[in-house]
Amino acid sequence: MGAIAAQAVTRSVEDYLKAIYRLSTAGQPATTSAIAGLLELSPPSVTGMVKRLSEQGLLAHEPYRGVALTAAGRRLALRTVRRHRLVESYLVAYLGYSWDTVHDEAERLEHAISDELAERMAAALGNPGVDPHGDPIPTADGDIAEVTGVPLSDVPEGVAVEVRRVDEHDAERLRYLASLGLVPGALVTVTGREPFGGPVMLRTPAGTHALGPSLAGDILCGRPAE
Amino acid sequence: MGAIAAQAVTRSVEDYLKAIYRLSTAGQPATTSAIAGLLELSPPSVTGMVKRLSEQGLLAHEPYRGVALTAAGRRLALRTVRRHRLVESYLVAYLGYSWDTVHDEAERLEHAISDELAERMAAALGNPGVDPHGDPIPTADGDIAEVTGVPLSDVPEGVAVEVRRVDEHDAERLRYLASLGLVPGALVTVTGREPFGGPVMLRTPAGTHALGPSLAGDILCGRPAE
DNA sequence: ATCCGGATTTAGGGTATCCGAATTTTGCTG
DNA sequence: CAGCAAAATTCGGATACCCTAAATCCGGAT
Ligand SMILES: [Mn+2]
Ligand SMILES: [Mn+2]
Ligand SMILES: [Mn+2]
Ligand SMILES: [Mn+2]
Repeated sequence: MGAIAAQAVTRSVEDYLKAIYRLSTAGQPATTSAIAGLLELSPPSVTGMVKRLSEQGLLAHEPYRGVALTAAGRRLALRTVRRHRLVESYLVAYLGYSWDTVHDEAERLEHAISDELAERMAAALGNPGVDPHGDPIPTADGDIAEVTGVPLSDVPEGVAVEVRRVDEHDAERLRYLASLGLVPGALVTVTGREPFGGPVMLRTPAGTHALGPSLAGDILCGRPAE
Repeated sequence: MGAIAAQAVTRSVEDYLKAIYRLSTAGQPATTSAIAGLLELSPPSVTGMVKRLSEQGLLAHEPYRGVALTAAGRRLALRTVRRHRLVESYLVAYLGYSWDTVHDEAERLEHAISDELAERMAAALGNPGVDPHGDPIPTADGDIAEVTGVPLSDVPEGVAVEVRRVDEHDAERLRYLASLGLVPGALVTVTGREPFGGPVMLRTPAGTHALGPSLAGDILCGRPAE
């Protein structure tokens, strides 16, 4: 109550809310500089927008400390996340996109599609639970599944695990990972590790490979389904 | 040459160019107030934008007279028109939209899709020549077919003609026309006319109907294909 | 307790887009 | 050709975002 006008939620606003959601979900504090880093904006721009969004009741801002989404902010963030992941899924399923090229397209379309279109795409896809990168798709009601698992960098040797989610947006890295067979659903076994920041040795359906530790940290694995 | 920065063509700019293209194509002068009317903006806003677009070389502006697209402006306008009509066609063909509901969605998506996505949609559709309303879809090179034909309001009595294009965006009117069977490709015969602004009497596959003269003017007809 | 460096915010500006009110121009019209 | 009304433009102002430079704050280290 109180809040009269839902007014225009602009593209900028949606991207800010999504970035803050992402940071919070990753367990990181949503600081001014973290948000600025994600959105590639200057810190003063973020301070200004944060102030506006707080006044609109979408954020709780503790000056000099950081921000958190309010319930209303979280709802809007999840709406945008849902659209983003549905668009990615649709483009891969029906329009010949691959997982390394969908992100930029979705980054724009997430702000342009109507609820109607989002739900039609979801229906065409059979209401998928995850997107091409293994990220869970929030429901239209704003529920979202937890992502659980262990980073490939921490998976014990000799255990066959399944790739659950690849937390990476860079197209080149995604193509590289796909070339190693490291895509959601694939089975992987860590066969060894080199010390001092060395690579993870692993076996996938695509063969045996050595993977740098930072990329390995972006790959979340879990027990193979059934 | 000369023009260095193509810079960001914003949504507003694309909509202005499209409106001016529409007026010019319809043979109407692209005056300040006509543009303002189409875009639902105030005349001073249009004057300001027209000035900016002229400086960018997209329009030729004769103060107090009107504007015309330059070659560059026309190219951008046709690009947006292509996207609009491809989006409409795609949504109808693949996502269960009907011709009365696609316009608003396309009005936003036309600004958000990449060239890549536009061409993938075109390919999925088999590179269609017209959209669901019978409007010709410009090619990626910026060629566009002429629309020829006679308004249903001027079709002589007793001649079977084919509906070519329905120049109408209002959802209710489009649903009404569809209910009378007046959609692109349908065969129609004018069976009579009432004078003094009275209706056109006509026969379609959906039966016999009386149609108001203003709607009849929005329906372009031609000789049935072979 | 004080200092310092990094993070954050404030100050001051800039662009794009829109508006209403006031003014100017134009194309009649008598 | 003076007078007028409609159309177009100019003027002044607002909002949303974004930036750089200059304070200011904060938490840890002396
Ligand atoms: Mn985005
Ligand atoms: Mn994704
Ligand atoms: Mn538009
Ligand atoms: Mn159309």
